[in-house]
Amino acid sequence: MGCPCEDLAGNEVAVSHVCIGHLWMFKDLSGQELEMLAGNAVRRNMKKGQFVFHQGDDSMEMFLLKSGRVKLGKILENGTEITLDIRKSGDFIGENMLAEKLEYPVNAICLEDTLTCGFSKTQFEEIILQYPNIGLQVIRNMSERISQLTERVGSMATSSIEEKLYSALQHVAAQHGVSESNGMMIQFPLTHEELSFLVGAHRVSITRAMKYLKETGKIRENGRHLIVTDIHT
Amino acid sequence: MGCPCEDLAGNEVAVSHVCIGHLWMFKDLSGQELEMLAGNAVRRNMKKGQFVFHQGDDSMEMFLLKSGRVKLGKILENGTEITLDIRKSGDFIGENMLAEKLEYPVNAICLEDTLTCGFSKTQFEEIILQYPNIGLQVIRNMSERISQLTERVGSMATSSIEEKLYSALQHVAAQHGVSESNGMMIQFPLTHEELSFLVGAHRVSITRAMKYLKETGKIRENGRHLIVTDIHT
DNA sequence: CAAGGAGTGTAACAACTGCTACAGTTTTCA
DNA sequence: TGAAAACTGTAGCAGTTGTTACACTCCTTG
Repeated sequence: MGCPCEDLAGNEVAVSHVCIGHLWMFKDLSGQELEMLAGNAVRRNMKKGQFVFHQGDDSMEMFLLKSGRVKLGKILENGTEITLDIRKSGDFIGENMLAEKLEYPVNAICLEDTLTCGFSKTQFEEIILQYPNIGLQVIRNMSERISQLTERVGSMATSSIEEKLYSALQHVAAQHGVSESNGMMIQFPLTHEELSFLVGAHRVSITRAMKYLKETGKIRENGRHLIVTDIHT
Repeated sequence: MGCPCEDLAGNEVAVSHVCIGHLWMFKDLSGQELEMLAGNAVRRNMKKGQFVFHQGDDSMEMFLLKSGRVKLGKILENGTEITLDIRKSGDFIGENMLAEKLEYPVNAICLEDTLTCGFSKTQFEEIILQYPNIGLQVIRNMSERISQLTERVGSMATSSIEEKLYSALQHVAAQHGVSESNGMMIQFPLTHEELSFLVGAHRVSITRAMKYLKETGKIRENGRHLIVTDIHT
């Protein structure tokens, strides 16, 4: 009711409970601006395991995530895979389309059923030229992401695996966690193998590091969920 | 003549040969838009070794570099320092001001005499609201930077120091190099210690890795300058 | 319920990197 | 020019991580 998504999504697509108006990124926009965004989006409903796009595909479209989680991963030259980020509703993916690059530099795979809104480059540029406030929001969002990535590069340069792992967990918890007594809980299970992709270390080394982090009290386990302590975000 | 910088810089500041109209980032802007940018900037002339801002300072201002090179570095919790990026004329620094963050997350130190144009947050936001095309350019620029950082995170996750170093050198060469026979030449000398900050490895390990890269022909030396071969940028 | 698969924990060894020390070279600056 | 400082190259040892192998638990599925 009142949410443009419900009108536009149609019957064939399950209506998400999150609409553009609710996404944090657009919380400062006016009704007119929201309609502009919603009217232009091409909605797609994707199942868990589906690719939003593949590394190397022509980047014709960028996507706003309305619900779900999408993993951005990269296949390196030597064949190993690394997880670069996990994005959630309200985030963009494929934003590199706006630069000169012609190809997506990463894989985007859905970790859950996911609803996306797609924009073409020209569509998006026209929206921004007409509604500069949207551009400003996008700039703020990208600025935030640059800070995070910068932080990540710093953490990757630290020597020990324990610190790298802890930084990565803090990052995930800050983005996807919910407050718990004495820390943030990560809602979805993360296997040691997934973490090894995130940190760029061997699976066994993750097990070692996890043991250390548990012993020193930096993380706790609650059933299958991790709780990261001392989060200041 | 005709360059707004010459009129505006005044006598007390040495006039740069590069003006906003020449910076690649703004090459698509109209004369009116350029004037808007130039008229708002607060110019500063900085000497080699001076800090544009310190890590932890309140971020009140973002800077457009008109000339010179600025190194962005970070002091990590364990006290070690890492070089995150080297930026040149046409790039922004301090752009995290646009997000909610209150402090600069990094140090910015001039590697050469540098001319900066400073903007306050409100100044910049007003410019973008009034001239959406500038916002679009900024988005493209930031998008490019996100791609680079993403690439960098990937390279940091690779196992061997040789690969990390080679990636870092390719990155520097792509940004700051000039075409040479069979590669890109990096114009300024990079000591092994500086490279160790860039890669997050020990100085001696850099020496080892450099020896390997030279032997396998991935880099060459021309006097004090490095030539990185096989650059596709 | 049983069987298979996925995930976790542990150990031993190999490989790599960090660290320290020192010698040789180049650059800087008085 | 000459001395000091900065930089590069090499070596050996210690510590960390990668690698492989295997046992164990937990979950899924027929």
